[in-house]
Amino acid sequence: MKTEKNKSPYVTKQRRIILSFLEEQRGRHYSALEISDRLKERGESIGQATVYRSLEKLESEGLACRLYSGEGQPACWMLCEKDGDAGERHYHLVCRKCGGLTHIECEYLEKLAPHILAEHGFTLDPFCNVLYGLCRSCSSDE
Amino acid sequence: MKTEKNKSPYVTKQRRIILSFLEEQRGRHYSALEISDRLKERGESIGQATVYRSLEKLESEGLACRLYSGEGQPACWMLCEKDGDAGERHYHLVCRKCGGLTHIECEYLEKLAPHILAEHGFTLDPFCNVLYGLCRSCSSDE
DNA sequence: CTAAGTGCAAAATGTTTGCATACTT
DNA sequence: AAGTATGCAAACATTTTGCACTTAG
Repeated sequence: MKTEKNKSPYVTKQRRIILSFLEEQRGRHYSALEISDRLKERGESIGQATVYRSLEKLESEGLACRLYSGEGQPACWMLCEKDGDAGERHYHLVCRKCGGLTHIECEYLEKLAPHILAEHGFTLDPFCNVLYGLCRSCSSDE
Repeated sequence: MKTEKNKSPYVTKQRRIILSFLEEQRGRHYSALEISDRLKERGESIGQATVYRSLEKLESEGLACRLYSGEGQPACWMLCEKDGDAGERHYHLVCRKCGGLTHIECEYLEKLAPHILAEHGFTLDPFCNVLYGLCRSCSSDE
């Protein structure tokens, strides 16, 4: 259940570039377009389609994960931080108003995934969970 | 903080149609296109743009809420179930694989929103919160 | 009468796909 | 040599916008 379906991917230049970008930006999340722009800036342009395809591949290998930031906004990607279910998870709070994405870790939330699995039979994504609402500053100017 | 910005909306035929569709389907969620199709079937066609605009309006009035079902999939809409922050919330589990949307209520989750507000200064959407992962059946055939 | 809502068609956005070419193994 | 990955441009799906027209207050 660990490496069975990962038939060692081709190591292409584009894969290396994307992977090293994400590694360098560990802990941050970027949309496919942002990634492609950043790479272009540094003269390592990669075709749009390839960026999407590579990210998807990295996700299916369990190396990267995708954050659904809400309709309209593009999905964001980042490297997975820990492997398997063991490590701590982190959650993301997405502000419906400003679109801001905050990354939090706390012990209450640590128990969320085990609870959902035990009580509701649903396996939460190990790395990227998103909750929607309003961030502090947006909720004060409502 | 309750009715201040709701300047009693125009009651148009289209608004009435959409609202009564959602009322009739209380507890279920539909994408804008589904709503528009359903209405067309029963001879109450409404322009696409109007459906989107009305739903958005209902959301801003706090009558309907939008569920971000994940990239690719369209947003879904449903009538809010309770008013204000007082009532119980419910959460949605969205399966990354089959796209299924399960609706759960439980006491552990009841405490989630107060926790997030108190500890992280973030106000979760009162009605629609979505967690991503794999549902029971999809996680067993992984 | 005025402000707001409607419908259509056109644009915008993010993502995917087809296909010929190039690269990895 | 066989199997993948790439890049481009075209296709897609969902949502938004511009604008002339209608309707509610």
